[in-house]
Amino acid sequence: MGRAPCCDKANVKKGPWSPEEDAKLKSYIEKHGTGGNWIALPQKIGLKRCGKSCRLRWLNYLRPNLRHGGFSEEEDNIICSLYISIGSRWSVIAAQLPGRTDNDIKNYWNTRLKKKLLGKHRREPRNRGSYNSVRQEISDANRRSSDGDSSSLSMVQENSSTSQQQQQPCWPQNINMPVPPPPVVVPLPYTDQGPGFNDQDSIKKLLIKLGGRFSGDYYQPTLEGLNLQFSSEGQQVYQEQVHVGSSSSSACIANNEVQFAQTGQYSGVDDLVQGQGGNFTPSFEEMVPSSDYSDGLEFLYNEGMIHKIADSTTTTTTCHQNTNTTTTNWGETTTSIYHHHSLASHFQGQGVAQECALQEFSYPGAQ
DNA sequence: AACCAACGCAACCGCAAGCTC
DNA sequence: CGAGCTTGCGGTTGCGTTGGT
Repeated sequence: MGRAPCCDKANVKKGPWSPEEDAKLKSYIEKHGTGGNWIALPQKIGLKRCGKSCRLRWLNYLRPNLRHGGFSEEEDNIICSLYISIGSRWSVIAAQLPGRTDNDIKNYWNTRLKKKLLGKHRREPRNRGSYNSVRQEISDANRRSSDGDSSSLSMVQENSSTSQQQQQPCWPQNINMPVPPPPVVVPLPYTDQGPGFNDQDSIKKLLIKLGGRFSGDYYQPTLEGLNLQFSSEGQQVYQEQVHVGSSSSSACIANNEVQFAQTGQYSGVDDLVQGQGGNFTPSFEEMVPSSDYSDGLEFLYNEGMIHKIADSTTTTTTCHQNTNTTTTNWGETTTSIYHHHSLASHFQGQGVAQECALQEFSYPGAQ
């Protein structure tokens, strides 16, 4: 017995939206809101569209204050950093980038950032994209500047002149790795706008949203605690369990009090360690073949950020000041990125072989 | 000029969680 | 408490555009 379809597909138009449809939808929502029911909305307006389609169109295109294209270097960094830490949770990532939609970010990641990471550029960036992006940016920037955001235009100018940077087969340059960082609390970007990590409630909500178990009694997350705080060499170094680049949403952070689980399938550390029977889809290793470490990812490779064992079947992950030093045999080469992270990630299980994909990264301006 | 492959983006699809009755 | 419905999300697809040959 299947589910009832959300709409009568026979009477529903698909494909690109016409300006008239856009106008109808936009004006209705601006006047009346969504009414809390997307399914009923198209009938009210007289649109032959699926409610889901209306919602998507509104969220991804018609919603005010949206920005399209023209991702800045800083945004690149944020996306990459968050992707490393939480995986393909585009909605969460989008929440950190005001004006960006999860779809946009997802597309941007899939079409550009991932390739940037892979160091694979089969073709020069095309003019169309650059032109449109710049044009869009200028348009947006003009709008923003009229709202008093004077930084926007300069950002556009920077972007329009950074097409060469986009050709660089490397991770965004501002992700600075190693070189023992000072114990500095990294300011989160955009924390002054939109949903962010800058308050306890938001953090709690995020943790809960991420599927975690949150024990507010013991864990008092702070901005520094949740996200990026560098630790100096002498400080305790914690771990964050992250499956980098997993499209199966397997990025997880385990903690005594906090567990992030990206999917409901996660039932414990063991599952993670066992990889759900090797159920991990594109591992970081797959995304970044060994030969590519020298192709823009050296910064991950240096300083033990990535341990790559000559024996391709075994990766030894040394955990700083942790009770467990683990040897993990996944049957394939894996990577580990050390993470100096004050979000304590002690693993719950005793003697659990830890799959420590630990990470360390910084945002620009972290100095 | 024609063809083709790559690219980028909008939109669709299916699943899972949350909500309501 | 369970069934049905809605929403939100992530993955995937379709298609127009562009650049290379």
